[in-house]
Amino acid sequence: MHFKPLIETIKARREALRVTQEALAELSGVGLRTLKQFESGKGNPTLSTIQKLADVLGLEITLKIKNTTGKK
Amino acid sequence: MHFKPLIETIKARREALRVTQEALAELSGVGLRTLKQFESGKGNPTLSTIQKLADVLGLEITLKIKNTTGKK
DNA sequence: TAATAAAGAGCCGTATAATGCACTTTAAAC
DNA sequence: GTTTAAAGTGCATTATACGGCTCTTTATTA
Repeated sequence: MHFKPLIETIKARREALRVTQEALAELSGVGLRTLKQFESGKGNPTLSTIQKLADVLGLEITLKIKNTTGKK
Repeated sequence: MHFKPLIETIKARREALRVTQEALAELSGVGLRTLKQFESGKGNPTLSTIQKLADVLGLEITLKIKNTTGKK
């Protein structure tokens, strides 16, 4: 299972803020190795990992009702 | 770390659809034990677990920019 | 009260996420 | 080309999520 949209949102946000993986890892308390894996699309992170990253990046995780009208 | 909003969204959505934990577990491919733990606020689910549940419930995981204006 | 259904919890083996460390690759600056 | 910073990867260890099984708790309904 892969999570491209999520990953790309995080990565794009980090880059927009001009933060390195190393800095984000430190700020968020997530291990650098874990962040690297996540951003390179490997693995299956836990919610707390995502949450920590999102927090520092000023993002929040939400669940919205999927629009099924005319979905593929 | 706890994830009340996420949990409650999932739970509320499941109940709105009148699906039991058992049925949702089957439909989503998530173990019943895992779902029970998640809904009762224990543990730290992986992204794939959340994704599977969200899929079946017609929800999608998104990251939105937090509104910091006048935040607590 | 008894029966039933749904949810919660303990035990526990297996799979894998999280992490550190060292090394490699990429890309930009000079 | 060389230097340097950032990103990606292999390996190994530890922590923990996943999931089945069983039992308990909590409604609900007859």
